Amino acid sequence: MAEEKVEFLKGTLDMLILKVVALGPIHGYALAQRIQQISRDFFQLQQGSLYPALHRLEDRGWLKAEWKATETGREAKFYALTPRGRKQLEVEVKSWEQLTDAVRLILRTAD
Amino acid sequence: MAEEKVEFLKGTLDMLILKVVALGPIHGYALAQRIQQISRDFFQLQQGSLYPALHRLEDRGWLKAEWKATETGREAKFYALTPRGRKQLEVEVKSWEQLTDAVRLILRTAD
DNA sequence: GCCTTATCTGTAGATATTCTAGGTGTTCTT
DNA sequence: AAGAACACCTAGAATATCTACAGATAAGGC
Repeated sequence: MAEEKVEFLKGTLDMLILKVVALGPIHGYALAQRIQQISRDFFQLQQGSLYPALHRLEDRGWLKAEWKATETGREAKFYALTPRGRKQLEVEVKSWEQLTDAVRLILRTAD
Repeated sequence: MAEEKVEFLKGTLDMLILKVVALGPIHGYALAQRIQQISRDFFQLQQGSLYPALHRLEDRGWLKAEWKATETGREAKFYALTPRGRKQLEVEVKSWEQLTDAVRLILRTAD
């Protein structure tokens, strides 16, 4: 009956991925760990959310993928930001800020 | 082809409704206007989002509805917050703050 | 009196995102 | 030899939101 379905991401996933990839090319598995680490364990990204999101962003031309070897010598798919991806990141950050500003206005109404 | 689908609410709608209803019983139509007004026109709540949301919140026992007359003498369905709804509002505000804190951590990473 | 706008409620169907729950294979550690 | 960690993936369900309708009443302009 678990009504306890927590939805963490609230549509922020694309922006978060773009932001972290913007720090430098990274593969999916490491990306998920990085997001978890930076957010102090708040975001625990599921693979069923992660990989479809990466493919989505690639399809839209915001990320570019390339198979390369990791430091430990394994093959992994590294994602890098495209120029369009960088613009998209800006757009998403801006609209996220507008959203949080608007929410703040509502939450702060004393009456 | 319009890729320009804007999704404003990002899962905040329930919280916003609970918050505004907490200011005092209000009917749906006025609620939508109030949210738009307080948010300085950022949120322009569609009826197809509004009414299903109200029914959802009522089903979950967070709102209680009652038909009453408006100031202008028309019948409208006024929603009021239940005690459980008040608790839920607190929960949602808290988790919203956690979310925005976590997002902030990601967005602020210089490297 | 008529017409348009504003008020007030609602539903159906499409779309998009995220989660659960699986699956595959490789390398490292014990 | 076994299990954990690494690294990728998909299918299907659940949920939220939007578009696009539909209907009814009241108010205001002409």
